[in-house]
Amino acid sequence: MDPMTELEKGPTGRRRGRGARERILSASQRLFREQGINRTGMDQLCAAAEVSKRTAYQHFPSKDELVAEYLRRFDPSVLPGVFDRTDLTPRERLLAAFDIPPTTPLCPYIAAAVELHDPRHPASQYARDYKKAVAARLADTAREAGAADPEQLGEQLALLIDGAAARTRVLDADAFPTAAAIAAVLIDNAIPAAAGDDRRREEVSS
Amino acid sequence: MDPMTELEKGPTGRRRGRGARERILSASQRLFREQGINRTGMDQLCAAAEVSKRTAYQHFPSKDELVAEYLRRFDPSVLPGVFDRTDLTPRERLLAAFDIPPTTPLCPYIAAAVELHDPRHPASQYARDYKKAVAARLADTAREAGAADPEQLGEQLALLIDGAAARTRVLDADAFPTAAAIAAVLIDNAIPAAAGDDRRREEVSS
DNA sequence: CGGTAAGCACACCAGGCGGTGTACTTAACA
DNA sequence: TGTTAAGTACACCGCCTGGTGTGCTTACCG
Repeated sequence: MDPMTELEKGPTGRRRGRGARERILSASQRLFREQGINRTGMDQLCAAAEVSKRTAYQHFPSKDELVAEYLRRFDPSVLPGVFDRTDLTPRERLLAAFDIPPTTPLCPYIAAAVELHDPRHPASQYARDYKKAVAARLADTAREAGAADPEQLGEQLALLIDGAAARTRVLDADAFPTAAAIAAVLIDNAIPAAAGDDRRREEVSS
Repeated sequence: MDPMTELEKGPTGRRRGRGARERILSASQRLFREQGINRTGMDQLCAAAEVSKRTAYQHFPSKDELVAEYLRRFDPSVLPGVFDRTDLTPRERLLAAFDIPPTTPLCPYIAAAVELHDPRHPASQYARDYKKAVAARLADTAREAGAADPEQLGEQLALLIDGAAARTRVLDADAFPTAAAIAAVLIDNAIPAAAGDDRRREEVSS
């Protein structure tokens, strides 16, 4: 469900205390998603993390930096459990990216980019990096699936995911099925030989 | 450029004063787009509108209601200058929806939905209405173009627009060309008997 | 054991926020 | 002209925000 809930110990690795940093970031993840970044005050966040405010500001120099770190932690696990599914063909893996449980509120990067509203915000850079990483992973998989122009297909599929996320948020109704339908069309159009059911099944042991 | 800058006089139509309401809404449009809703205070807004704060609160009971009105004003002119272009074929009109000048920051409805973060906010309803209206207009045009399933195509194209808007915002780079390329594929796939004067696709996407 | 760093409780700050009260001036129109 | 509503100027409010200062307790580990 939640990608990365508790990894990465402390800044240095010593860990003497009781792990306040983890609780802070964990609470950030929950509250920022539920309420948004701007609507979550540091007081509330510290209370939820069961951490004194002073401790929070000893771990993070400012809220902006905390937000940046909150976004940065997603990076290593780009769409976890989708690209690593070896039981699926590349084509199925591309489509699996659209099988998103309706509980997911909104891509936190889109939310952050809109809420922070400043492209130079430290967190905005991480948002761009993540978006590019997703597109790159999709492109890799597209290449694996034999797409004619994998980069283009990856970018297109990434756009579909973002569109579905945004539209789901505004309309308060799941838009991912629509996006998946478009994706299927694009994938079939981009893969020259095979269409419909993927017939080329190359066992790429990785 | 700006859809609807000055229409709709006053609440009742008497208009005795010097038109503070228009200035307030005009300033809202500019500031909310430039800075976002939450980051624009009423003090700043009133200063920009050259209106006393007291007057603002005599026209709008609260900031929330002002935001709602700010969004509501877009409604009558759904994507102006696109659907009314009689010089274009229906298919060209569908594609023209993706010819958006790069200055446009972000669909204000997506921004509002994210910033307000409450589906029950008075403005959120207008956002949903607008999104549905756009999809409906696209569906109409799709039907005109002879699409097999106009509603589906309309919804798909609307999703593409939202995806391009969101992605443009996050990546700080124009994503509409990519969306237009997808749109062309979808349109050609949806119109059964080879869409009239359509030629081979040659769009360049990043 | 004792040193050291992590964490805590709490009071406090300046500043911005949305919103109001009050007393005043101006413009429109009959 | 006088009435009336629209607009103004400005001080003010309580509240919440991000962020600190200070002094204390606790846990780890050599």
